[in-house]
Amino acid sequence: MAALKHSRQREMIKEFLMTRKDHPTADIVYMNVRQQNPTISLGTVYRNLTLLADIGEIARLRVGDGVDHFDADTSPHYHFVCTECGAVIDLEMDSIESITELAGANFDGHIAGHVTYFYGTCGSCTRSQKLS
Amino acid sequence: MAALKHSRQREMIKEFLMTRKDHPTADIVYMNVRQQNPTISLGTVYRNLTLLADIGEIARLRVGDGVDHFDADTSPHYHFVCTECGAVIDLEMDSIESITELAGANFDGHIAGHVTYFYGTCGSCTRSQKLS
DNA sequence: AATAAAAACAGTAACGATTATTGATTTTAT
DNA sequence: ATAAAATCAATAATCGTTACTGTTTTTATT
Repeated sequence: MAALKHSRQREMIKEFLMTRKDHPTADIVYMNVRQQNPTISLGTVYRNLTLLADIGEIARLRVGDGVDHFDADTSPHYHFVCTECGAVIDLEMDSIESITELAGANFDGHIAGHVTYFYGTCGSCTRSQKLS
Repeated sequence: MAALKHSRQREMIKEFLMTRKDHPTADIVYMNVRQQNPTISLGTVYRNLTLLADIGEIARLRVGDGVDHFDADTSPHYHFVCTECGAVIDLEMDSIESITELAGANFDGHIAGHVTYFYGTCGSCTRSQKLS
C-alpha cells in the first residue's frame, strides 16, 4: 500500500511552508523552492502539497479566489481574505465549533465539519482607502 | 456605463435556475437550457450567470469542489455538501451571523461577511452506507 | 557494499472550468 | 426606421491542476 519514502523535495516544500504565515499558493511555493533546487518541477510541488495535505501534515485552504492556498499550521483556526489585495490572514478568535451542531439540528444526514472564512478589507488596505 | 439590455438567453437561464433547488453548475444550466434553445453557447451561459450574480439576482456558491454552483435563492441561508455524492443541499438553521462579530474582535481590518458551508454525508448516502 | 523493487522525480502533455475574442445579431432609445 | 450599444454564437485562449513517461532516488534485502 504505497509506503512513503523520504524525498528531499518534499522536505524542502514542507520546510519552506513552515517559514511562511501568509498561506502561499502552489505557484509561490514553486518559485521559492526553486531557488534552492532549480530543477524541481511544478508537478512535484503539486504532488507533494497534495500528499502532505492528505496525510494531514499541512492544510489546504480554499478561500474562493480560485487558487488553493497551503498552511503548515494545521491547528484549528480561521482565516480572513482581503477583497482588495487578496491577502489570506490568520484570525485569532474564539471557537465557533458549535455551528456544526446548529446545522445538524434539522438535517437528515451526518455533518462532519464546516468550512468558514471571513472577508472584507485588511488593516493596511483599510488605511490606504481612507487617504483617497 | 453599459446599460443592461433585455436578453432572451438571460431570461431563460434565470427561469431555469428558479425551477431548481439543487444548485446546478454552469454546465448543467447549459445542458438544460439548450433543450429550449439548441444554439445557445456555453459562453453565453457563463457570461449571464456571472452578470446575474454580479447584480445580485442569483448567488454563486463555491463549496470546494472546484466548480461553481448557482442558486436563484439569494436569501441568506447555508449549504451542506455531501462528500459522497457531491450534492449541495439547503440547510434550515438558525442564523450564525454573530460569528462575524467574533471574528472582528481581535482584527485590525474590516470584516464584511463570511462564507460557511458544512460537509459530511447526506441522508441518502448515510442510509446506503449502512447496508454495506 | 551490491541489488532490486517501489517510490519519487523532471519534463511535458493533457485536462476541465472559465474567460476572452470576433464578427454577426438583437435590443432599445431616438 | 435608424443606429448605437448590448448581446450573441462560435471558437480560441487562459489558468490552475493532474496525468503520463522514461529516469533517478530511496530503502529493504542480500
